[in-house]
Amino acid sequence: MFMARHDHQNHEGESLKSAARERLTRVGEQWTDMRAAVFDALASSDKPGSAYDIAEAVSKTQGRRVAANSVYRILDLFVGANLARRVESANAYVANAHPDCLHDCIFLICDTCGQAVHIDDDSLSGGVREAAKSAGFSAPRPVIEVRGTCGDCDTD
Amino acid sequence: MFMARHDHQNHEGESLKSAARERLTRVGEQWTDMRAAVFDALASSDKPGSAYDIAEAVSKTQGRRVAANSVYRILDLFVGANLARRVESANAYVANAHPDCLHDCIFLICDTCGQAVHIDDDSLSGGVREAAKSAGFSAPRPVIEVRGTCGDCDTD
DNA sequence: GTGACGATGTAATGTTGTATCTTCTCGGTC
DNA sequence: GACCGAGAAGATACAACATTACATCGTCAC
Repeated sequence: MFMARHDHQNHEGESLKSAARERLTRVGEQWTDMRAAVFDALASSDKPGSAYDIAEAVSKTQGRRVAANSVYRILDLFVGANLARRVESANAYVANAHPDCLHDCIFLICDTCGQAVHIDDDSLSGGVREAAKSAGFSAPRPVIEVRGTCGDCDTD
Repeated sequence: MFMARHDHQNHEGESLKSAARERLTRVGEQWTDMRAAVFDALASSDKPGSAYDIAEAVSKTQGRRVAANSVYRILDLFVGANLARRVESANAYVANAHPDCLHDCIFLICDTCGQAVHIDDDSLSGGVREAAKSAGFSAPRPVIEVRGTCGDCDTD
């Protein structure tokens, strides 16, 4: 398996939420109701959600209209704080299940059901970094995403 | 170095254009004026161009208004025929310098100047495919893109 | 109190991508 | 030459994604 190769705090549910809150406050940002709601929406699905999806979900739980604008602000903040990741090839976001450790990650996105699996493999991403360095690129942010069909959809 | 590890026809200028024309006709599509113009626009820069950029460029060279719509159709066709690649993280497209050989590729995109460098490394992309396979994903289309700073911009 | 600041709301706008229907063009056929 | 069918391109509208500018509100230091 290509799963995590070092110790992860791999949170879920309330544990993930409180880890997120701690991390955000540790980097000097506030954990507001709004941010909690956005995080909940994000974490409640393993499908990447667009900012507008999130806005709609939050609107529902909050019982009032929440603008995409606000959601974008919060998502950007989350990405900066490593609480969430942007899936470039889907224009969408997912919660990061272990906000406490920083490394490159690889997304597998099912084109059929939309599910996203997130794996970490520093040897692979390290190879990509190396290749970039050889070409004269520095301080790279690797974006490694694989579009395909997941096991569940494949057997159908 | 991490560059190409097998024989490439690495075209440029007119040579690339004619290779593109040949390839497109070989897969049973027509090489029209419009498509040629789009290809020119695409190939005339090493910066990824958005469909709207291309539309504007083509509008200029053709002396008439060309709709983004038409450009999208042609770009999709090009991507399908391996004449062009889509850069997911930039919502943009680049010409493929060697349309005749099919493999995964890795883009390095400079966040400062916008330049995109395209390298091929089947061992890296193969590793990514392997990782995907281990997670139960099949028939993957890897998207490997690195956002960073290129050598030129870095020394400034 | 009030002034500064951060978070959020509101509204408008810009950018990217699709859908649908019509028109054009070209090649084959009678 | 007139007709017909198919694929290419145009026109229009709209959906989805993203950013900007400015207003409001609450909280905390002073």
